[in-house]
Amino acid sequence: MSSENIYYPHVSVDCVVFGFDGENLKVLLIERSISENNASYNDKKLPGSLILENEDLDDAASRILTELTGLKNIYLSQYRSFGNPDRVKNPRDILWLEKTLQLKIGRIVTVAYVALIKIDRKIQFNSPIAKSNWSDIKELKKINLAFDHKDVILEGLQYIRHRVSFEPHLFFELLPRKFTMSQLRILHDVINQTKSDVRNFQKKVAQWPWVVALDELEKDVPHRAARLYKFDRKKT
Amino acid sequence: MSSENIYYPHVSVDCVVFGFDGENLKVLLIERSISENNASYNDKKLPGSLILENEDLDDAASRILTELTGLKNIYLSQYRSFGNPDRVKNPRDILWLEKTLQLKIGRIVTVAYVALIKIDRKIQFNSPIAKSNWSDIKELKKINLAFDHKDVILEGLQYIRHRVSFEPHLFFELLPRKFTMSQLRILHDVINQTKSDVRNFQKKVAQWPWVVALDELEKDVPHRAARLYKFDRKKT
DNA sequence: ACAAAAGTGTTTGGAGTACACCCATGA
DNA sequence: TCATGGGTGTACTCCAAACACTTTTGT
Repeated sequence: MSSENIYYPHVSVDCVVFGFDGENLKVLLIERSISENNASYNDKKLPGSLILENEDLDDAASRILTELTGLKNIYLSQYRSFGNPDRVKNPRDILWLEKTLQLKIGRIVTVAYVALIKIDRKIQFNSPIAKSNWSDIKELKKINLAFDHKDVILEGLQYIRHRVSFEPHLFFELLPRKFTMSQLRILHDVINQTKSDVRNFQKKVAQWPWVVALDELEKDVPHRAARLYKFDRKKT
Repeated sequence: MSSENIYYPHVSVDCVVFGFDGENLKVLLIERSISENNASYNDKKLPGSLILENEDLDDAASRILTELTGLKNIYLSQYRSFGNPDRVKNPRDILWLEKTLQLKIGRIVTVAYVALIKIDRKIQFNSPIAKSNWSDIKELKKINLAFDHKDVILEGLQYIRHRVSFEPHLFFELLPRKFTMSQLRILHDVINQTKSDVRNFQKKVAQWPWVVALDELEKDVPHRAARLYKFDRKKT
């Protein structure tokens, strides 16, 4: 196992981690600082890493998320690789890579994953690895992103939108363990960029056997409390 | 441009090329011979290649297909990367790689593409690069395939099945320029593993604006000649 | 009492499915 | 004239979409 922790410096994995705060879709991004000519820049990047010499791609994606957030068992799906030879051409990115990795870097092909996280899980935002935080996807155009990470995020967003349309149980990867029908509906509408009719939505969900009503209501809301539901994975 | 033709020996592209002969789905495979201990083995592999130092992934896929078949403008879609560290572990595969490439090879991550070809295009089956031919996908289990190429093909098949379900105009990448309704129906059924009702199928297709009836009939058939149709890409 | 969100049914149109017979052509 | 596939219509079911009022609860 001597090669276990040596990087394979040609292929990386990047993770587009989505979360849902009850109103909007969020992406987990890492703060990056670069000092250059006595000045210092701040921007953001996706959680990612070179793969290890002896590591499968899916394993690299899990490792990255565990190291960063402290969490395990995160939903992950590979959706695309990015290998434009110019994606690692910005001098600022090259400088940052070589400082961080202590390696001379040429080209890097990256394999992109989408991850879905229940936003109420206790994420360690200041991991030994990096400082991370949630950004609203509606703010994306205002954020400075490293490499081609803006494209990577936009494609990841398209991918997950497409994915939920035929695997609607993926919504539950983004919701708390117990949720109300309107949380589910708002999430559905945020992802599909629609505005569903409340009654029609209830009817649709009633046909999903994996959504189970609980004998329990919301608490501490300044209006009529909504019934809570849970997700039953066995019925998918 | 001095690095134009140098391989980047860490990442490859493989193409799963599908064709339709009127009855079955076919995959284009390359004949491979390996001599080992004075014996010689024959098996098959996917068209593929290491990417060049300065080449984008999509460009590598196009290059591979053009070099092999002599054709340009082939429908291509990236669907997945395979990076299991053990995918290049079979000694026969390693031997073949090192002989063919004259390079010491370690790990290779491959990016897989699906390609769709009109089977009546004039393919050069004996290119300078390799000898290729069509194999029926129903025969797959009987074929010896290099590396993890059997998995790559099976996933490509799943991918394209999924893809046509929401982009049915992809069928036309597999049909001749003029085709009959039953050719289209049989292709549809072969891909979806269904058996459509003729009348219902006609009704469905009638709703696709991109299928245009021609004032022309089939020729040289031993029964009533069917009407021909064409595909109008502008109406997709 | 009022503000805020929860909860609940009916109607209509379009799409998919099941199903059977006559037609045109070449051998 | 026969064998082979081509071409066509109707009835039923199911799903999606449009649409408005009453209920519960906290302030």
